[in-house]
Amino acid sequence: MDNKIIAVYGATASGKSALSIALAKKLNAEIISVDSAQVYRTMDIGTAKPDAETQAEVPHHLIDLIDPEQEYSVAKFIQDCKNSIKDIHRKNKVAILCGGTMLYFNRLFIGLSELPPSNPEIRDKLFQQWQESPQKTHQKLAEIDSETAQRLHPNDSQRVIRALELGLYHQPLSTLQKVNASTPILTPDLSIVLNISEREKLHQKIEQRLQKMLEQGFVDEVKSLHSNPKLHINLPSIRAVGYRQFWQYHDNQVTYDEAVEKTFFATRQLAKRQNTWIKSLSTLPNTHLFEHNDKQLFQKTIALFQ
RNA sequence: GCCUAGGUAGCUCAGUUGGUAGAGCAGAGGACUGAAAAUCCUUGUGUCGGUGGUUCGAUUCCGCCCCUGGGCA
Repeated sequence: MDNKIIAVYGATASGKSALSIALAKKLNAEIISVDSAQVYRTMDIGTAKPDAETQAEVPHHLIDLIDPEQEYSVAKFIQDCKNSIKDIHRKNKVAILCGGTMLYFNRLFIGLSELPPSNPEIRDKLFQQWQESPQKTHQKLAEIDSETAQRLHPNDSQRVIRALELGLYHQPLSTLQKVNASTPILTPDLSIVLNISEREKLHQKIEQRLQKMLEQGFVDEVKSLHSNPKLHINLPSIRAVGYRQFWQYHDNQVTYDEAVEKTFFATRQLAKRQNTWIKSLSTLPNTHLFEHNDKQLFQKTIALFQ
């Protein structure tokens, strides 16, 4: 039973956590959260973090790593994830990767080129330039890295800026990617993909989930973040689904009803983007796609694993 | 009952000095290498409330009717 890895992923509200916890109990496993928002302390309700009781029953990794004013990245995730897996395997336990941040899964399965980290100051400076003229900024990138410029749209601020940062201060992204070709970080023994193929059902589940978060006091959770002077709307943490919309509510920019509606929209759009990833990821080996409401999901998963 | 403002895409609205219409949002599809719950790309035919009239031609002008705000009685 040593050195085994199971991955469980799917769109938001598809029931990945429930399955993972059941599996962990059965297999004496520990869970690694593959989630870019659960890394933030004090952001509990809106990120659907497992509660204390659940965490006491099944150990969870990569939750509550940093404060909301700090920043995280795929590269940090890959490093943290490798450490957690080592840690779990040292205990002779199974590692279950569970979450909805598909870029993290993607880079775990496909690999991440060795690249210089991003510098926030440079990023801010380049962002200002981009705001003045996206076209000019993109043109500048084309001069030093035409290959990357070609595949990036001038409006895609984040990618244009990152590529420009690498091109200006290191080497062109396209060259770096060739020199440091990415190789898979890990290959799970089993990957379970949870799907809600009926769109209406997905939207219904998302609405129920949002309703539950509101009942649990999500608005107050955001309120207390809002009162923290270190935090602002441009931070990755505060831009997360729900937090951004209710931050605007506490700024009196939108009404409560508008915030609820916008959060609902944003969650649906997130699920749609996750589904786009899932389509390509689920072609990988040892990967099995299931409907979220498959009655024998648990038994089937156990059977596949053994 | 009278006055008044409206009834145009799923929603909020713009517009056509008469030649059958377009934005934002939503929806759908896609991209994705240190911000990813992020960032970005593609995608808009709808009895222009109904009905008669004027006109070569009406969603646009005129009459009547229906519906929804607001005001006066």
